[in-house]
Amino acid sequence: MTKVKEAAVLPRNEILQGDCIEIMAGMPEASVDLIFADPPYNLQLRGDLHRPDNSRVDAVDDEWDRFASFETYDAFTRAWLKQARRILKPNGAIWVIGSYHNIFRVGAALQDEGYWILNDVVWRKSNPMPNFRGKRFTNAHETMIWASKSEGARYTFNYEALKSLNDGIQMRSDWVLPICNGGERLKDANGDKAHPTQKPLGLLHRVLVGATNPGDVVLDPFFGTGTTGAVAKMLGRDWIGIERDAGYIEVAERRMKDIRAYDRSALQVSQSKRAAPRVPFGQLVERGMLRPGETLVSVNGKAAAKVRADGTLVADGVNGSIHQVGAALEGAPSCNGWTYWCIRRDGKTVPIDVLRQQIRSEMDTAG
Amino acid sequence: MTKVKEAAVLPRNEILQGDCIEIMAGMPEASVDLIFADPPYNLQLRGDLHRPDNSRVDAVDDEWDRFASFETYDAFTRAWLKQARRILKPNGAIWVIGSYHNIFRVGAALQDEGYWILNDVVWRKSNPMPNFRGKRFTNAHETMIWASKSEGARYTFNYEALKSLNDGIQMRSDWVLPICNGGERLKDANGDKAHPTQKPLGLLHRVLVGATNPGDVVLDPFFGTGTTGAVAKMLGRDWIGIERDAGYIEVAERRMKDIRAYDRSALQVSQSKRAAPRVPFGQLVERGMLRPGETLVSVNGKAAAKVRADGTLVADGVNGSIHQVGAALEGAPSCNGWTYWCIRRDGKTVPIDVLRQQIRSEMDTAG
DNA sequence: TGTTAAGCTGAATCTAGGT
DNA sequence: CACCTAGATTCAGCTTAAC
Repeated sequence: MTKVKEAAVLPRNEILQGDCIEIMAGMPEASVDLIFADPPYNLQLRGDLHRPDNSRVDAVDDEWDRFASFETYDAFTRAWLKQARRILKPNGAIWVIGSYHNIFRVGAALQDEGYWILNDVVWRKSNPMPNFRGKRFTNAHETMIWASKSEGARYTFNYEALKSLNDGIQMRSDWVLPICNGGERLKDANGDKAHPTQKPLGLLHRVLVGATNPGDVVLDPFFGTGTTGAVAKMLGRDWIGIERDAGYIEVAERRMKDIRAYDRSALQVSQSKRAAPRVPFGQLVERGMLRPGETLVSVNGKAAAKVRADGTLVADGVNGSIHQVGAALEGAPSCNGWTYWCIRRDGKTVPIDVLRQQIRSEMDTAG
Repeated sequence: MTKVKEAAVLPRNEILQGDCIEIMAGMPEASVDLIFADPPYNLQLRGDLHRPDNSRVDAVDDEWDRFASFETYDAFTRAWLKQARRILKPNGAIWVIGSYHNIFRVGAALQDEGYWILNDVVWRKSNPMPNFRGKRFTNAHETMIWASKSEGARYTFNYEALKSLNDGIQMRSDWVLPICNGGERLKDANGDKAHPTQKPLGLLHRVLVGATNPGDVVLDPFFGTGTTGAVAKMLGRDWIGIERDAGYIEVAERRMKDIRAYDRSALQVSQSKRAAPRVPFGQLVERGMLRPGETLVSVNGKAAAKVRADGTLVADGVNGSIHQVGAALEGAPSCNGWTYWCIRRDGKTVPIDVLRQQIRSEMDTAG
């Protein structure tokens, strides 16, 4: 057991090397405004995974992500959450990010340790890695838990700032952001990624704008290559990083030196304007706008097809998407099924595109 | 403790009134294909909530949603999950839906009871209720956990059907669907909503199309007003509902009577190649579709191999199956020889897979 | 220099069936 | 159970090469 300094002065704007449980134990209690934590996920990966083109997936197989059992992982989780809670100010809060491998254990531990969950926030990745074997759903999101130190605490929530970030509409619990790649992704001397799980700046930007004020102290107990520190510094917050790995610290130190507060251009992240959202034909079936077994008629009245439960059509032995079946029946190279296929409604024949428009207008009002 | 009948016959297509833990305890083990559960969320709401216009929000404040503590809720959760797991077939699976109030406890319990989590799936609501006080994020999603009975189980996943539902792109772990309202929302005699947390049909449609096959047995231990049963019946699955509340059962019974199954042909979903009958490469030689001594060319044009009478290939001193030789020549860990090796036909280079297709279509027409 | 095509990669608990 | 082999399987975005 390492001897721990008692009630030392809180360090600021530096990276501390070592185990986060021990280092937090040496910090004064009730001194930190926000903790953002990206702990090991305990992925429990087995063998290799290859893409259909036979290239190998560069998996997270680092030593720091390996735990002997759920019990071991739980003990670790509860230990660092306990110290984190001790050093939080009474009105402080915590964010923890994870995947289904670990997030349920983290969430239960948060509740058991006395934190009060305010929201779970879903990071919906716009460009996740697909499921190569077709055995599960694309793992397209990660989950963040936002919790105050205790029930009734007066946590920071910059409602208006977040609303502005979201084009004037109240920010929701699901955030669409791309994964960290391109120029933002830190590389080592060999040109390989410096850290296997670097988080995007945009994610931290939204967290810190929403949950802290300038001058607040932000602590990241699993600092890695320092995304939390980078955004905190840009936004004029004080930051503290704790990290075990000397290699990551070296990259992070270099990174932090180059960060300037309020560097506008660095804050520009993925403000892509929304194109008309894609609506799969299958949604019309799922939502009951079309029944499986129902018949669609072609716009020229010459062809008919039957809807199946999986959102495909069947006609004259042809089965496939609305576009494929339309093209096949017309002997055409392609066909826009949305305008080709029609239903009877109010005595009129209307293209199924009107149903798609209905869904799109619902999505618009939802933000 | 209620006396429980042992290894009774599994009831089908009916609603059983009572406590789901006791009733499941009376069911034969390994008899159910899929469980969909929407357990109490343990919302812990304090006091009334009012909208900005001072109208009162009709919150979930029913007795069944109240638990004294996390310990009580955990005990309840583990008890019903244990029974649920017992009655699941070895290759069965479970879906549980919840919010941040309870889903972390449910997820940890699932893992502790021996279930194997396959995905967490986020239901992203297109029209959620806003956060009226502006103190948190709009609670715009709920989380579902999909888990098999145990690690390594061969669970059902209709990959191609779900891909069809999503316009030909692999289905992701985030699903955008509207909440249940309008004509779909069941009303009681007073015109009020019959159940506070009725789930949309579209959600269950996607779950059941993806995770069951026609004829499977689907159990919902918290049946409520029967959305799971309704979709199961429409999709030609058998269903079992368990519900404590007589009022909900009455609504559900009435609802189930009016449900009609879609016709058979509409229930056919796109099959994956995995389900197609296996055709040994040797059959192509036996049937004279390929001659011993004939040369095959690789799809990239870089390699060639000669067919032998026993259905193996030879190239550059390598001899073996179409897959083994392909993998060896490419230096790859594996190779699908059916799509890798090609023949010349009508002046074009086509993969030998088309020959396999010919055999398979003959098998189809032969019955 | 501009445009197009090909290549690479990302927190992944990623097979099925026979002997 | 272990072991072996057939053979099924990917989306978006950025980078680099080719034209």
